Amino acid sequence: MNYQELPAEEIVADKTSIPDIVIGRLPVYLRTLKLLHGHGQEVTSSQELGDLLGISSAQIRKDLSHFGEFGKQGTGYDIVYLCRQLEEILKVDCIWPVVLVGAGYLGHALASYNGFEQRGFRIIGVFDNDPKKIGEDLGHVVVQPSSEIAEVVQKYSCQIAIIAAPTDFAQEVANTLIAAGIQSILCYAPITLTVPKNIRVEYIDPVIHFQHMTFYLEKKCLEE
Amino acid sequence: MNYQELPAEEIVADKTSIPDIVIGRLPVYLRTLKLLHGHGQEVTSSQELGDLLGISSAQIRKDLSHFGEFGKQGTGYDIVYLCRQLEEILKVDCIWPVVLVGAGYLGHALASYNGFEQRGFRIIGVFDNDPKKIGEDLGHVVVQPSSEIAEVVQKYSCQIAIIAAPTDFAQEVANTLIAAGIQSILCYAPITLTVPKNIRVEYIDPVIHFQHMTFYLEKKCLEE
DNA sequence: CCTTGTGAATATGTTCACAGCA
DNA sequence: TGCTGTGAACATATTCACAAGG
Repeated sequence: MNYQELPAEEIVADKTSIPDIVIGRLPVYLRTLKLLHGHGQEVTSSQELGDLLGISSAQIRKDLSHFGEFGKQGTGYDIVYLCRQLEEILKVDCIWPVVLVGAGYLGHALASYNGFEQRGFRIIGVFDNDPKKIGEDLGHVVVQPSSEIAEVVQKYSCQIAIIAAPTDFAQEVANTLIAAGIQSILCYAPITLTVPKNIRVEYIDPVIHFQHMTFYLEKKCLEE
Repeated sequence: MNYQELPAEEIVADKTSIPDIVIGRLPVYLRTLKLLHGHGQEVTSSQELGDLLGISSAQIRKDLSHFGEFGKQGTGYDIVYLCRQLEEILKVDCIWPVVLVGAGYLGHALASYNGFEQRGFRIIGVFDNDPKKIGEDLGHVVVQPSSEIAEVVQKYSCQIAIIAAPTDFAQEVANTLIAAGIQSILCYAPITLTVPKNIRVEYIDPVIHFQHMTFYLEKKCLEE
C-alpha cells in the first residue's frame, strides 16, 4: 500500500498526529488574540504574541504550522482571520451545551459567570441532590435534582460536564454523567477520577497550584 | 575545585536541577496518598498509585528518586511516611497565608472553601474595591478595601495571592500585589499577566479546558 | 516471589537558523 | 527589510528493563 492510494483524509495530519500539548496552547493563543482585537489591533506577529505569553515565537509558529499557513511573510498574522481559524480548529465557532453538577458556592459562581458564551459554551443545566437547593433560580437556569441528569444530557446532546460537587460524591457523579453520555469532564473536586479511557477528564484544584508554588518560595508560615 | 570541597547543600541536587514538571506532579501524589490514608490504607506501591492516577509506575519512582529513597523493595511505600516527606519537600508541613483579591461570586466561593487549611493554606485577607462589598463578613475574614493590600501582605509576610477580580482589573491588581511583596499569583482572570521574571503566575480558566476538550469531540452545538 | 531505584534507550518537545517571499 | 514556515539540532521527559534487596 502506498500513500497515493490512501483517501485524502488519511494523508492529512489527523487529530492523533498533533501533540496534545499543542492543542492545549491554542485556546491561550485564541484568548490573547481576542484581547488584542478588543484593543483595536488588526495584525500581530509570532514575536509579539510570544512576548505577551512568555513563550518563544518559534513555538507559536511551529504550533500553528500543524494546521496550515495562516500568516504573511513580512507582515505577520491578521488577528480576525487567525481567530476564526483557531475557533474552527477547536470547534468553538458555535455554542456547546455544558451541564454543571453541584450548586454550592462554586456551582453558583460558575452558573453566574457570564464569560462562557462569548467563548463557545453555555451552562444548560445545574444539578444537585440537596432538596434545599432544588428549584433555586440561578439567573439562566434552575437547580434540578440529579435524577434528571440523563434526560437533560440527552435532550441537548450534551458532551461536556462540570463537577463542582463535594469530593466524596465526585466519583459517583462522574459515573452518572458517563452513563448519561457525557464524554468530557472538568472536575473541581480534589480527587483523580477513575473513568473509561475514552472519557477525557481535566482537573482544576487551586491547592495543587499553591503546593507547586511553595516549592520555590522561602518558607514563611503562619505562627500557630 | 572538586566536589569534596563543596558544602553539603551544594552537592545535593538543588531546586533548579529538578524538572518543574516533576514538582508539579508531587501535589497530585500527595493528594492521592492522603486519600488512601483516609481509607485506612497503610502501604502502597508505585504500581497502585500509577493505576489510580493513570500514569506509569516508572514515572512515579523516577519522580521520587530526585529527592531520596522512600520505598522498601518488595513492599512499597509507607503512606504516612511518604506523605510527610512530600509535605516537607513541598514545604506544606505548615500553614501558608494567602490573600485573595476580588469578592464576587468566585471570591466568595474561595473564601468559603474549607479545604485549604488541611492542605497547608489559609486565606488571611480578602480585598475588593466595591464599597458595597467592603465590610462584608465571609465567615473567617471581612472584605477590606484594596488600599490595605500592602499592609496585610507585609504584616503576615504573605507571598501568595489569588486574583479573582474582573479581567479588566487583573493586571492592575497584579501590579499592586507585586509591589506589596507577593511572589506567586494564582490568576482566575482569563488573561495572561505581564510580570517580572522572578514572579510565578499560574492560571485557572475553565474555558481553556473546555476549548481543549472540544478539539477531540464530535461537533454538536446548540441550535440558535 | 514482589517492588524499588536507576542507567540506557526511546520518545517527545523546543529552539535554532535560514530559505523564501511580501 | 521583516516575518513566516520548517527541517535539523538540541533539550527534555518517559519508559524500559534489570540488578539488588526485603
